[in-house]
Amino acid sequence: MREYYTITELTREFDISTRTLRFYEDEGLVAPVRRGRTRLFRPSDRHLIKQIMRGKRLGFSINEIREIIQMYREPPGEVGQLKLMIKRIEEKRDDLRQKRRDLEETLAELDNAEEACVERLAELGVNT
Amino acid sequence: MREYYTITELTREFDISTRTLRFYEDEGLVAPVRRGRTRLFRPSDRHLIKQIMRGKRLGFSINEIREIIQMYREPPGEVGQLKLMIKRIEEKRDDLRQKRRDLEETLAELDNAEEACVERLAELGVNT
DNA sequence: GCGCGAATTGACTTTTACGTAAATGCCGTG
DNA sequence: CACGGCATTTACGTAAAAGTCAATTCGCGC
Repeated sequence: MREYYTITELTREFDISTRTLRFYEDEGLVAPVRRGRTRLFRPSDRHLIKQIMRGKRLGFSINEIREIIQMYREPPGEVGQLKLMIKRIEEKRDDLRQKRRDLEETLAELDNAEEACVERLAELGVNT
Repeated sequence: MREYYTITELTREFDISTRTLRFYEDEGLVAPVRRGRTRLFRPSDRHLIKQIMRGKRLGFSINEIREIIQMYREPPGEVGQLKLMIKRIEEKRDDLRQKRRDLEETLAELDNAEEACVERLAELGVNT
């Protein structure tokens, strides 16, 4: 496990711009350490970026991603906070389960659409 | 099956604004018929709106949704077009499969996070 | 010590997906 | 027929999430 990654290494790995990574830092999603003014990203920062990209692909906003990331952190020490966090986690899970249903339905419709295309090709005498 | 829906009926059903529905019409996603200047939405328009909302929940942009909707339509008559469409459908399906992986991973991480919270509560002597 | 490419910062711009306001049309009701 | 209430059109506004550009400024390689 590498100790540090430079900003450009990560922009290449995740195919995003330096501007984007700095934006995420401004937004408090990552907090790389500094050597002088230069950002040094630790493996934990890299893992956070992975999670951010996943959230983005799932269509979550920066704020939603921030919330999700906070859920991955150490659970709080106070009972009320803990219960609140569990509630939030379950809400987010319901959200994801809805997305999963949407996803399965969309996949099924695409399957139908493709089959219709394949049949149409067969009618036209094209061997798939 | 109702013949027509008014714009406000649909805004209530899908919890969106009239502005949004008009915007979708401008974008060519739906094409309600008119009585005078008033829009009349048919069941097929309503179904389209369902698909649009699904696409939105999955984080697709208007353009992506437009593409997906076109895939649900009658397959084209020309062989080249058909093959192209099949290619597009498979790309979109790969996209959705990536989303599904992202989704499962995120759900798993949320499960972990919740368990950590529950354990923490147990440590604090709270009976869940 | 110096040059130069890589990194940083700040300001401005762009795109997407609508929101909002103003002016006006249409239509059933009393 | 005046009125209330929903619909429409036009036009401008806006928040989120970066992109782009210009002006520095490191820092390492010699």
